[in-house]
Amino acid sequence: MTTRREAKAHTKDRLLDAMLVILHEGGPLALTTGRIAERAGLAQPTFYVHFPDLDRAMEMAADEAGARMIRIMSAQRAAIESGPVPGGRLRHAFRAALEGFASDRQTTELFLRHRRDTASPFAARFRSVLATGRDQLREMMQSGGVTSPDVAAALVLGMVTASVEGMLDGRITDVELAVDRLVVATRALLPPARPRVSA
Amino acid sequence: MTTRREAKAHTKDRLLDAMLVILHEGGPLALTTGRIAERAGLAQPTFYVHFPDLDRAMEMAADEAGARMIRIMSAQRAAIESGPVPGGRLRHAFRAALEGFASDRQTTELFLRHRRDTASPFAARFRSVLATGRDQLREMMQSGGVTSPDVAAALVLGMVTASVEGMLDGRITDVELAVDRLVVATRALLPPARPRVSA
DNA sequence: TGTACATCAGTGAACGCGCGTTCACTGATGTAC
DNA sequence: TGTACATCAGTGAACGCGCGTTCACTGATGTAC
Repeated sequence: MTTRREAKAHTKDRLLDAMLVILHEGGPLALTTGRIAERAGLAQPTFYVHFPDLDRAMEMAADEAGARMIRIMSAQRAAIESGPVPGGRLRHAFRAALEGFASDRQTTELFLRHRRDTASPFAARFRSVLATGRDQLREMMQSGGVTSPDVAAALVLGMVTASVEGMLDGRITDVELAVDRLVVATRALLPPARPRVSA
Repeated sequence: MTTRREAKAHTKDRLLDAMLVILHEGGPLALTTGRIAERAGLAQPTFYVHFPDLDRAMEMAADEAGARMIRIMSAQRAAIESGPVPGGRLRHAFRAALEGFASDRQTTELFLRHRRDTASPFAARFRSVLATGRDQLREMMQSGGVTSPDVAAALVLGMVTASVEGMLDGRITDVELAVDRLVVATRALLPPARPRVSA
């Protein structure tokens, strides 16, 4: 029973959590060691028991946020690739994507807000997550015979992002409707399906 | 010849400009009165000759940035609504939109970066500009007989935004191709065109 | 046009506050025997 | 199991720096006559 080590790790997690909450609630200017420690129920100098300095702590928090985004997107991939596809592959994929992002609103919001930041460790992580997603989408498009996979991937990603923003902001409430429109617009970018001839 | 008054106004403009440049280059944490004044070639206390405090100055800079965005979008509207339409109305509109955003990269980038900020005067302005654009788009869709104008407007806006991001990042270089794909995807969201019967 | 005075954009110096960081200390937890 | 010692997560107090803000001052520009 290494209680002490476990307790320390747990305290560090609380601090990292507090950083993400404060960043979410008050933006980067609100991220001070005092506020972070207070939010975690600790005295301010305790911050330095767990991190060498604020910059390094921000990097670790960014790593955590990036990991959460990757977790969301992995779950989406798993949902997309698993089993049969009621209502069509594309529809299923978009539904999984939207539900995935909606399942962790705080991380998704942080991602949407900071993906284009400059000189923030968060931007770096989010940008790379985004680039990975875009690359995967582009490859799918390319192997599906799309004429201009780069542009098509950008547009589809843009529509998904916009749908998620709409959901978070309460402008889009009917997810099925959004999925439906996503499918319609995306199909238009795909090459015409080969007719299903028998034998 | 009110030289003195003009000179003062010009100095204030230089300070506001410097704020937008620093925000663009270094993010919100880099916005200090010292850096702003230095960038404008002035001593630091001169900042307070032109603004009562930093918060108020940020609001004024946000107003300026918002005004620039509105200028960009007005130019787009003017381009869209003027005269005949070679290659189709929709195509013309998207081309005008992309070229408009590309014409002021700094303001566009600031807009893309800060539109979802919290507790920043910039976010407030950008959000309202964005909402106006979205509303106009939604109304156009609605009067065009689109089934779900809210969702459709969100998706089209998302595609345009993604295209602009792609252009700024150098991932999308062929504007005509992007316009073409935008038209294709958008048409899919519009109701089927009435056939052009003669007489 | 010239002169005496008023205005005011811009400045150097100084102040105080908040924040990051350090340090010596405490008391609870863990370890050796 | 009990005892003596070592470790270490967490803390209060203090320090220094950067930054926002203030103030008295200057010298150039504008104004009245």
